[in-house]
Amino acid sequence: MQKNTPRREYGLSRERIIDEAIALLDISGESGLTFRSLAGRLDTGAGAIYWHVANKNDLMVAACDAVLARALVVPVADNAPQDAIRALALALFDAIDERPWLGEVLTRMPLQSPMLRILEPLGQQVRAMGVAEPQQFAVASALLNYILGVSVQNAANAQIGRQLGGDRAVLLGAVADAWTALDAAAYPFTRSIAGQLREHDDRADYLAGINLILRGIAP
Amino acid sequence: MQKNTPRREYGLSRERIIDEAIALLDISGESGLTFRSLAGRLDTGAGAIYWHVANKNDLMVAACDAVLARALVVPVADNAPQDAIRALALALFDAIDERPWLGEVLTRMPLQSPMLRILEPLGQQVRAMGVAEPQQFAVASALLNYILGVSVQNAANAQIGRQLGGDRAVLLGAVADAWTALDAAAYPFTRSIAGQLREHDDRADYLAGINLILRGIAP
DNA sequence: ACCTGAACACCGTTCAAGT
DNA sequence: ACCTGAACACCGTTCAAGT
Repeated sequence: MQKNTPRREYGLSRERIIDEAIALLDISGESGLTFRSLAGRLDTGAGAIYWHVANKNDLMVAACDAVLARALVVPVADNAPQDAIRALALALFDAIDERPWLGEVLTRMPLQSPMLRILEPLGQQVRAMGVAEPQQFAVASALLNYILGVSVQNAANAQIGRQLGGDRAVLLGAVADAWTALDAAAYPFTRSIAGQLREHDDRADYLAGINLILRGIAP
Repeated sequence: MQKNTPRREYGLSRERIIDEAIALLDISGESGLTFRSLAGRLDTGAGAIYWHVANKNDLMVAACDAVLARALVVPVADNAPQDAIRALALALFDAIDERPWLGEVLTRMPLQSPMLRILEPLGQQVRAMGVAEPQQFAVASALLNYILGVSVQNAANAQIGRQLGGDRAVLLGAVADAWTALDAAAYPFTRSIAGQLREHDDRADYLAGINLILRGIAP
């Protein structure tokens, strides 16, 4: 007969907290993750979480890190470095497409652990491309910055898409209509590409940008 | 003898609200702008602000828009389009360097008014470079995404820099030290460029990235 | 038409008290 | 060592009531 029957099937742990946090983020985005809602899912009090996690920022970083660790297991193989970079970039694109909160949070993060999960493999391939040592940092961070920029934009669009009811085509259509209604003298370019916006493919344009940079590195 | 002496020298107006909001953001960042602190500066009640502004998001968008309108008055002249793009990109870099909250907020913004202040002139120059019509959207947004990515990263660094006491060299040194302490097997690249991080010039690397993309557009 | 300020429904975080 | 849950010091937003 046990004396110390645990109150729950599994005791509270950092891992369980992070997993439930990710689940909550997936369900209702960043605003849906609160210590109260999280405590509810974990069947405990809000304060208990602080025993395993320093604060909300710590929790967000850990959640990003856990998700990225799983998402970025790309078979690097021994293809051309350019192909490896493309594969890596697309893996991140898809991960953020699936979890918009990831894009939103990544951008607020400094060059800490989760960011290094992207920078490191990117840099290894930049080196493999034969970029000279002194330029390796600038080139790798140019790639990282482009990737982050798209992530952000993607996450923001997904956010609005959700507010508008979810249909991506409806969202793009609405933006394109707004662009068409702009003042012709002040916004000639934006007006002229409203049509391209309506038909464009996020993922393809993203890859086109990557290729632009790759061509700039090794013309 | 006036019957309606205004209670304040200037009545509340959208412009005055936005100006004070910007002042508050400059002083203490995004977390420093609250309806209560803003009402205090405007010598009114928190609820009064809602007569002129829909909500906090509306206020943030308006603040970004006002700041960008002033910051992006770049003499486009009739130089080479590449030069105009570089000038524009640097103007934005400096604006965000001066006001880190701008970078933070811009990233959450969809393709609305403030973003178009950047996309439009960028696109005009892309067109001037002779990029074919069907690719103009992809090319212009590649530039925009890169610029946003850097902004974000810059804003995040500034944020941490402020927490650490302000000295940029100290911050970079701390990050570089952390990189050097990483596991050699898992992070060979990051370790090897820790030195470059310590000495690098944000603005120069940013420009290097722009040049990479420009070279990719027109080799 | 515009402003007031109390009230509402939340937050993250802390901490004495329990087991 | 770990958990509880009330309490603290905030938020954005609303709204009856005033002028």
